[in-house]
Amino acid sequence: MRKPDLMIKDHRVNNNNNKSKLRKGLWSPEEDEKLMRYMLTNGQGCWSDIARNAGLQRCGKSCRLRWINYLRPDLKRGAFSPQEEELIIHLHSILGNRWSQIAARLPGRTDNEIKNFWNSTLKKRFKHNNSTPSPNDSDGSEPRISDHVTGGHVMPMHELDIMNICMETFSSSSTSTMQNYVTGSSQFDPFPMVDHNRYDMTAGAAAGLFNMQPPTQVGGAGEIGFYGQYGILEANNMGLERDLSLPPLESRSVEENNNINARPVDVKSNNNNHFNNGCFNNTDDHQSCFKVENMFGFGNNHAQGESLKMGEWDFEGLMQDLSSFPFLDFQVE
DNA sequence: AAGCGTATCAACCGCCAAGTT
DNA sequence: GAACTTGGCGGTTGATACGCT
Repeated sequence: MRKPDLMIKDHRVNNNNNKSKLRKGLWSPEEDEKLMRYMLTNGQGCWSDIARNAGLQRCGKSCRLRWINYLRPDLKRGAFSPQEEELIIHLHSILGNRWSQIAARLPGRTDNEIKNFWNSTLKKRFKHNNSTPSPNDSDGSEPRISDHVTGGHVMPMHELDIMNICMETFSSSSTSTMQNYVTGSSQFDPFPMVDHNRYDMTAGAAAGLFNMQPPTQVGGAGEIGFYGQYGILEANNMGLERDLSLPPLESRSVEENNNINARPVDVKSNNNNHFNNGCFNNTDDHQSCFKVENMFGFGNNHAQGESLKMGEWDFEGLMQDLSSFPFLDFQVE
């Protein structure tokens, strides 16, 4: 991993009076603690303020990244389940390298995590194996022996410390304060992405926030919410309920896709062109996206090789397609 | 045990869009 | 409307763990 380092070159910071050196590289447990404490006490706000007020010599961006990818309490850790794998493959066939959109549909997973998983594991698997990879295939995503393992839940080295901070913070407040945190009835909600109905108001809730016990994934009596950074898609025990704050899956225009091979890659404006920016990096690979799709038998209703017109995808069909994943506890009407 | 190659993943970089001054 | 700030995203890097010889 990267060594902790000092940086001076953040021009934005250098423009103002704050010329203190900013740290770079790996986060130390102490820094994690500071950020975690600050976030738990003050909630999310302007990231550069957070960095400053939390006493961190980091840029706001770095704090944001650390929080989102590592410290956020609703993160699920450990290997991707076969169901998650399937969903990633499926969503990638639809969305391309729009990792944040894919992550928004995978509870507790970050875009970075999914991106890494795709680039390291799935992409390689497709490359070297033309057959359908079995969901049960064991690969490098298995937890490392050196990781802390708590009841089957893999915890990185100082996640336990972070959890202690959370517990400590909550226990230093009154129970009702904690209840306010968890229910979101206080002035701020430090965990806007957390399904507050999912955790009880005991000290165990903090453990729950850290996923000490992985949430039931399949057929969990509607226990698990389906949430992402854009919102919560929640199915509660009483019935299905959809929060439409989750962004719709985007499709591309016919023109956009038809022109993929015809125009030079514009590095600066290719964000909407996932076939250029990395599904695989050439036109053959562009097709292989669909081959993968076909290989898995997903989306046969829309991915028919070259005859596909992506702009014609209808959202309902797409959602029906997604709802074929049994572990997603929402249904499309 | 040592050396080497590969896999993993945290974190950085650069770009962009939206908001603010 | 230009300049600046901030947040967000995808691509990439590089340190470390791991596995094989």
